[in-house]
Amino acid sequence: MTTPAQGLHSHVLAALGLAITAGEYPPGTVLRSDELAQRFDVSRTVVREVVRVLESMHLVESRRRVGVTVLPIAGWNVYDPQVIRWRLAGSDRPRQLRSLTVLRSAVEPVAAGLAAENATPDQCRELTEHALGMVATSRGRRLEEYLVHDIAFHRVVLNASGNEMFARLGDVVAEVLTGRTHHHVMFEDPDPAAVTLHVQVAEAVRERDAARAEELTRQIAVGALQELDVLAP
Amino acid sequence: MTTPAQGLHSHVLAALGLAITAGEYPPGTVLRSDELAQRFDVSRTVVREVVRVLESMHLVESRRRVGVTVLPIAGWNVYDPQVIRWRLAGSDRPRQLRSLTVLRSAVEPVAAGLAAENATPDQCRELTEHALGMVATSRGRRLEEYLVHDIAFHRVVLNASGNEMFARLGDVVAEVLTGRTHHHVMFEDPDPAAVTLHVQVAEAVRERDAARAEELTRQIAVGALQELDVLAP
DNA sequence: GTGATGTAAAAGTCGTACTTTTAATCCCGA
DNA sequence: TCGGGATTAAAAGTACGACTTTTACATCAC
Repeated sequence: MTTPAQGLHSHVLAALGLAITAGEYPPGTVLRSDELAQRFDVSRTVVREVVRVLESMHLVESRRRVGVTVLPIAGWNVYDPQVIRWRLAGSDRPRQLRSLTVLRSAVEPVAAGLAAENATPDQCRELTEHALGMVATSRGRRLEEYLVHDIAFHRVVLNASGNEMFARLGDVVAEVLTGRTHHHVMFEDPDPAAVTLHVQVAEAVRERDAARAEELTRQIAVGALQELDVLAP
Repeated sequence: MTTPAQGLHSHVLAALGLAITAGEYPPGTVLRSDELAQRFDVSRTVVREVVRVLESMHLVESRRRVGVTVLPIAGWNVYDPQVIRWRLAGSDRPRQLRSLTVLRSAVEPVAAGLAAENATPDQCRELTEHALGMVATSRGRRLEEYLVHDIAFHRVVLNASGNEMFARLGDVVAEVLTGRTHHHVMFEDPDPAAVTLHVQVAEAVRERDAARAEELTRQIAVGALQELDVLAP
């Protein structure tokens, strides 16, 4: 689940990225690169590469004669899967989970509608398979197996939409679903209504009924949001 | 509009990023870092930092004994504003513009609905101001002035939604609107219907009518997509 | 043909020396 | 006392060269 982290670079990047996104260094904090080099026991070269990456995510800004300044959250590249993973691992997981779920509730219904128009027969088949997989694993504390099908289902929908921006949200959805399963922001067994809805979405897509696919997916999203309201503080 | 590009790093990054996103190096192409250093007349240090950033965008992958391999488009961080700008500047602008507009059509209506619930009085005022600004500049080839209000309007809506994921799409929307204006994927004067709709959205938000704000914004989105269908090849 | 072994090519890492920018200080005159 | 221009030094930016590590590929033995 975590990054392979082979190589000094990955290690330092993960450490710093996590620390910053966790709010360990509040915006405005300045870090000096050779101080960082010393702290992580790596050369300045490695630190510089890490800083450059963090800079491209707008987590920090490096200025001469000043140092590496942590930037305000408002500018962060919150769509970067790496950043998402760090934030979900950190302290503000609840907030993060909510805002991502709201994003899902906007995107996925439209994606499902498009999927109904564009899905290949193969994708329809996969969809049905995973929906049935969800049914099969929806009872008896089999959340891990259920999760696999759930993720796959939504990924296929997003891919089948034919829109690359939607398709790229597959990873985000995967992170959200994994996050809420592993942190018990979910009922012990999946909501049966949600399971049924997934099966119906697969049906609607297969029958090329875009409006129905969209509406059903919207209901799934509403349900997910409500579940979050109930279970998240 | 373009990056400040001070420093060797930014220069090389822009050059390479543009070239790759433009498809100048098809996926699978391998580049050697010291070859790049020579080509751009910079040290390997600088090239390495650039490669690390491109790697974090999943545009390339660097492997020992192999080199820097260009990755398939499917994995690119297409939500990175930097990547978006490069792609909009490159050859597949039409495709890019379309997929981003579809994304907008999914997100903005929901954002507008939330804005109606969460907008501060200040944001309501700004919204009205920009809507009126759009009316005032909607006739007589004043597209540049219109564009400023249009961008500001949508940015306020996204910010007022109170969802950080939506808020961060402000830059994306700005790029899309700028792109379509500057590349004539738009009527010579803005569609009067669209202008009216913006005024009505401002109204709906002011009156806390979420459903109406959402529906009106959906109509704006539909209009934008149709305009794209008509004017893009 | 298959599997072990060797080799070299490329990135990864490090240390150091130097350059450039620029925040902060100092100094001087009004 | 205050303001502004010159000075200083701190930090990042850049370059280079040496060394390490991984690993694709070729070679060889069986």
